[in-house]
Amino acid sequence: MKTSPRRPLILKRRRLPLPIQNAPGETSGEEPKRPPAQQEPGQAQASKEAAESSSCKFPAGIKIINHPTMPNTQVVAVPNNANIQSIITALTAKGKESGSSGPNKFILISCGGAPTHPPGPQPQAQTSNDPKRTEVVTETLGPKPAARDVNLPRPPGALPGQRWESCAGGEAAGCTLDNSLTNIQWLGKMSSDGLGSSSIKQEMEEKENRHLEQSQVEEPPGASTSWQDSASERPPYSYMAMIQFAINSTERKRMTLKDIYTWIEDHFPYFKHIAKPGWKNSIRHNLSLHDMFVRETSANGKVSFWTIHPSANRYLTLDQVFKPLDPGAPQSPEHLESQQQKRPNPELRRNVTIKTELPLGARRKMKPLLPRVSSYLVPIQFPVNQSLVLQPSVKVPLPLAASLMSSELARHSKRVRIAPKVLLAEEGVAPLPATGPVQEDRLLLGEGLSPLLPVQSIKEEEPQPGEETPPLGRPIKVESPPLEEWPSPCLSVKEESSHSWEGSSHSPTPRPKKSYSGLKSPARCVSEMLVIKRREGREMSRSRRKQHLLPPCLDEPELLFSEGPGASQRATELPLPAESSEPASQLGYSQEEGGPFKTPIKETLPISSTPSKSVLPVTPESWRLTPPAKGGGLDFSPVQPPQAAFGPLPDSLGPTDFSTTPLKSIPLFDSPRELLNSEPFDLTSDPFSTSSPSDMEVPKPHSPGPEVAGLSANRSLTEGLVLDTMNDSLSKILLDISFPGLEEDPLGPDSINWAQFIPELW
DNA sequence: CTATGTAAACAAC
DNA sequence: GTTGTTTACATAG
Repeated sequence: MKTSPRRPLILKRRRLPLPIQNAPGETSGEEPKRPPAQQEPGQAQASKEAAESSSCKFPAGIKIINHPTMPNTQVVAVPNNANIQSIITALTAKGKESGSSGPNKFILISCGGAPTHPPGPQPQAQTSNDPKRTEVVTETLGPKPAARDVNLPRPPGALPGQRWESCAGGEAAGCTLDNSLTNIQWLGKMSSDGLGSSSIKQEMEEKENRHLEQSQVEEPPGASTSWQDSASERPPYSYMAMIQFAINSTERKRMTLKDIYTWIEDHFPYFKHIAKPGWKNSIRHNLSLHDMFVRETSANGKVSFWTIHPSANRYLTLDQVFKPLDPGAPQSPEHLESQQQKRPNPELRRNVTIKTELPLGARRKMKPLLPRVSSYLVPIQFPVNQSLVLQPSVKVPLPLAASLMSSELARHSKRVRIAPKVLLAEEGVAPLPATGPVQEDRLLLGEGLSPLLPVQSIKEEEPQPGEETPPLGRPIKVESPPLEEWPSPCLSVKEESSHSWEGSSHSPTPRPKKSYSGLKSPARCVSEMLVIKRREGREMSRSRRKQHLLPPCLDEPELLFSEGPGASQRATELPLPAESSEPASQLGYSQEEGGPFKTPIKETLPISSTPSKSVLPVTPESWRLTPPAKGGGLDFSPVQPPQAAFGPLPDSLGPTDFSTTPLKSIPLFDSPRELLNSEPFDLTSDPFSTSSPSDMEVPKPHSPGPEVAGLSANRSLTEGLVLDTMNDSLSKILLDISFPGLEEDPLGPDSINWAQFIPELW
């Protein structure tokens, strides 16, 4: 396939059996393999040692055996009640034992109970079969789509041996694991999203915090360096993403154009040395084009700062997307994602020597942004089992997370649902309630902005803009057209034009801008005013005008989860009125960096010729408007019943969607969680503790009961985790997912009936 | 079609 | 010259 740099490969991680009903056979046939029976352990090629180890048992009742079909992969049967640490310990030991050459991937599967231990209460009866099936999810971050398929099986193209095995080499499937998705952290996030795993989240938070800190510093050491090392290849990030990284690297979350240039040059040598001078033009173009970038002018008007619209800011930082160099180190969660980059210029590349092929290791230090979060979320939907997972409870640690998942999710939604892509249309909602053109916009500017953001602001204290409080304070002018809703609480508007972006009619002429002045509040005072300008009016006629923020949901399906208590977390502070702000809507974006905003609203505009944007009332802010979600979202019933789960989805999504984004369907996280839950986490530092297991389990209120039950039943992990032990850490874990609930194919194409292979285990 | 990237025309400083 | 806006066009998906 093509590698599309842009697309988040990740999504592809695995082919889901689900939606698709593919032939029961295999998904793609990639591997004809699996008739369970057949495969014999023979393959063990990889693991010779493994062989010996093959059935090793570890104290906790953990058994490790060679994967029947996958090289370098061992299957770890974990008793339901196994302690995570013990699992880790065992795996670590194993990994070390084997050495680098040894198996580096493990698939964890839960077993009813280790022999040693009494079988789990719930044998999980999921479907009729074994509960146990596991599948592995592979992810593909890399440039290559590689693993498209799936699971572990080697990438189609790939030779069995190579890529596949070593991470180093392959990114393809397995290796990529290292990268982001596989991390535990990542999982955690996910969980947080829907699931609400607490423990993990916490870690994440911690990390995030780190990031934040670093970011403030400005350069994440690792990141920059690593990147540089890699050479001056063109970064896999879009200008929009880089701008965000730059801006978010500052405490205030604002940066002058020049500083943006500088930051980019400093962090991506490509632009300093190789890129054509036109890149700066592109930066400017992006700043002007995307609504998420808001220009603020200091009171005195002398300095213009570019900021990221709070509701759109996911607080992405470069380090978040970097792959950690050292294994051990925890990586930052990067899940964010979006898309990224694009095509390298052919031309440009010339210089780059490296580019061609570096050892993999060397190369990819930078991770492309992941696909949107939402997509990740999607998977969660699953039915039942998962449901459990869902507890949002957790706090969202990261800003990121927050951002991503966001906000919205957290907010209200209680159930998970995937929203179909919505079109802007919704916006119909009016932008502002107030509408008054005037008021609507009030914002707080400057740092103040952020406050509104539901999630973010809340969560962390950190860097958020809000915090910065300091200077800004006061009056700010903003000119902004479109965004109606900014978060800000109180603002006074100054507007000149008065009408809101929309409203105004926009004269044909140029755009009216509004300026708002916000008072900042409290603290400081007035010192600065900023003016924010936005282009409001313009719509885009044909061309692209500024891209407005879209409602979150739009693109991708999102999940909304129910929140349970968890939700509260963020909420803690904020109850977020759901509606009022409609927070939900806002946050959702996950698109790439910009997530939400990318596209403008073009559509409707009838108009056009001129810039006047406003033509349609609706349009402008689509993003901000809340999405239907709300309403729609509301609709969600709790989680769908397991089986049902998919059912609904499709509708909303439409088959297509699935196809496009494969991942979605996957239920990833459940299992891990469960694993975790089963025992006290060792892992977790305590913080996690917060999330009590209980939370996790607790179904969300809304959710219908059934699911829950189901979940619990399954709890046994049905899922497997794949660990890459290359590092000692568990950093990479993939879950596998089986969907017990699904009737469809009992055994997914991918799925393997472990019992067959490894009878001993069970 | 959309998202991006690039180039360029223009305007305001 | 710098900074911002907008158009236009090209390309990949």
